[in-house]
Amino acid sequence: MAVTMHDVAQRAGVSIKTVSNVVNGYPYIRAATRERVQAAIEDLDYRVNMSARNLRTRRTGLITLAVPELSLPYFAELADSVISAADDAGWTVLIEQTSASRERETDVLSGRRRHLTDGLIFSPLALGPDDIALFTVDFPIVILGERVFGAPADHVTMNNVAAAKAATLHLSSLGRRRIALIGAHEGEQVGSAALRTTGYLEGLAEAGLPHDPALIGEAGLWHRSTGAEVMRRMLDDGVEIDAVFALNDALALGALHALHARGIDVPGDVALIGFDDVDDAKYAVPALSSVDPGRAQIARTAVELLLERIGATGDPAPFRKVVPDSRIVGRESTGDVVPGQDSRVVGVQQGGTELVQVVGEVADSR
Amino acid sequence: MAVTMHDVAQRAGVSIKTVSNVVNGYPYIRAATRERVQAAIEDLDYRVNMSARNLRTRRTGLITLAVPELSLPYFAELADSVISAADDAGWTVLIEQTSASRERETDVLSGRRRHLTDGLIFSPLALGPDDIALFTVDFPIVILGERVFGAPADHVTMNNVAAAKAATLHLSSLGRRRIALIGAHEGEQVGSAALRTTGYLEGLAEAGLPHDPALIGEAGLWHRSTGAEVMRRMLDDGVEIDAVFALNDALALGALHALHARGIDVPGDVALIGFDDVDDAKYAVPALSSVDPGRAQIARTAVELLLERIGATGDPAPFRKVVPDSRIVGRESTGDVVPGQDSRVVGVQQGGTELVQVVGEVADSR
DNA sequence: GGTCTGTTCTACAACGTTGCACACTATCCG
DNA sequence: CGGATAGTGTGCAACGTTGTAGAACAGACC
Repeated sequence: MAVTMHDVAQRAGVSIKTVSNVVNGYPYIRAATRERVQAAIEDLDYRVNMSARNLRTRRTGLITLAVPELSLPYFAELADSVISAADDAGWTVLIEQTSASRERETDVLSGRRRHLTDGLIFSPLALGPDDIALFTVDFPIVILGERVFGAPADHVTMNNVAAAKAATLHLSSLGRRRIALIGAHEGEQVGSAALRTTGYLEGLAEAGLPHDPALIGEAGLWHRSTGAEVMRRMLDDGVEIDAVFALNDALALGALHALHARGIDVPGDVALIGFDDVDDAKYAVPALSSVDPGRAQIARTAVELLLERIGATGDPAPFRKVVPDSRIVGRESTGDVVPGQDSRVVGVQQGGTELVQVVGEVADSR
Repeated sequence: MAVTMHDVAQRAGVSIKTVSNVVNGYPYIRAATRERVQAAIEDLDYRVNMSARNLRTRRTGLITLAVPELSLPYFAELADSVISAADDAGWTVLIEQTSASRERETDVLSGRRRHLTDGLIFSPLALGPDDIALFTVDFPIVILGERVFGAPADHVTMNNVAAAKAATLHLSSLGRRRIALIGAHEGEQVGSAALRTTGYLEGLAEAGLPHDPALIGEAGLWHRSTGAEVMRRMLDDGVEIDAVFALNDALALGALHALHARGIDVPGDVALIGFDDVDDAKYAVPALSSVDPGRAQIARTAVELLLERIGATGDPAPFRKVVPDSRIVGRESTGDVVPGQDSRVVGVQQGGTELVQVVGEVADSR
């Protein structure tokens, strides 16, 4: 039914292998032959059968991106960047949504579907440091986020502590003394929440502000709805605040909504800053200040590291941990911009690359 | 290197074909045999080689979703829904971003990558009615949106005219007389912009309001930035308005931003309604009224139609055009909710299914 | 007893491609 | 002039799976 190399070969009067060589850019082919083959391909509208090629080469040209949910703007924008970066390199991305469920995250590492792709960019939200054994698999992984450290994989993460500290110090530099935090995960030792909370506490300490537990708002899920809810509860409880540091932009936008509903002026009464610098932040009313963790760079680096490892032969290179530069982006919600101005970078935290010693046995990646 | 069916067969003491039969749920296998095979699979941690299966069965279990950009919330939420619906049916989705470029959209239909997937859900933004010939391909397609009608493919679309008319009438029912429109595409005969503009004009007519060209704001790209820009320009030009109908939520949120910047109260001075009902709308300040075109149903239906056609054998069924019900969701920006209330449905437009006669030659889908 | 039906399992031959090895010619070098 | 080298093309045998056909056996039916 479909046109195969065999048909092309016949029409061009060459062997099937020569067609293969033309298609794959093998250099030792006479120009005349190449043209004849290419003409036959055109004429017959031939396309390579990817399944056959994949079987033969043991490569699919696909990578998996596993994220909790695409409807969360941060992950949608991340996916956009990852797909674009992969596309530039001629690769295709297959997206898996885990809903932050432990079972689905485990499936991503061991499930049947993984066999269709050559590598995985994985942003876990349910798995934690006790699960690093699961990451010992026979295909390359790049881990995103801050839940799993020390796994046998490359890792692209963020300058969480430093950036959160800088954000907190920035609020204090604006004269705010009662800085609330929204999005804490009590008792957790790992993850973005723990790290950013650490940065917040370090910021308070450096600013000479007391640590008041009433200012810390728990929020398991970092959605807009929970941000609004936590903010409302804090206001209902009569907690006195003049600034809010939300651990992501969704929480911040939810909190903004709740503050507005109570008639509290931002930034007049309460200054507000988020984290992630999603596109929404720019167009909130008032425009939301945020921490830009270097998302574009994260996506690009993750794809680069993964493809590098997929293409690697021989002895495995040491695993790397890469941290992009992050920036504090001041907008209206912290009163950092004058009318008409879009945004102002009020701080930069330097990133870097680090080689990681992985403990225990490590699977070679091929 | 990797474990194959051959290894499993050897260990279980059966033929390789029996292993295949077990894996594929073939019923005529003795329980004892099945268990022996399953044990061997467990022991060896065997996974089916998808590439080989794909080659043999001429199916990949993959479908492509082609959208302009994932960073646009509407498409991110659509992708989320499509991936979930496909996942429920055991299928995997591969996302292609076209950036609304003609070249990339053409590639989606004819390019090399399509050969890896069994079908396509395609939301074109650059291709138009003159391009329906391109849709004659040898794999099933479900078209989304309103740019391409009459192509040989199933189509899931929206109740654009009726919903836009209802939104306009709703604004007029609130006593607004100077209703601006943001997002028009002058001169275009097809596409969401044209249809929604038609609905707007019908709404004005039915409400007995005059059609003032000054109230129509052009906006090629439906991004927040353009929404803000168009709104600013209209205000700068001194156009008198008391309501805005933005052709999507991104434009509406941009416009909201611009209105706020000028100190114009929403909904006090200007009532505002968008289109798409993305998650952001709910958490805008003030919460944005919008038209819910039935996105979840669109995604589910698209996947259903596509899988149905992929699985179809024999004579091709007629193509269908499906329109989900749409709803006008009133929130703060039109003053439709009382404080504390989330949203209120102020109108419903009935959808339906229609069989389509395709003109010209039609490729059979296998 | 012969035939038929149902159950359980297997052998063989693809699916369409590419890695490997090699054949053949022309050119170059000493 | 012999032998190495570069350039150009081909044949064969996989890659790991499943569709097709059929073997072997048991029980049911006439």
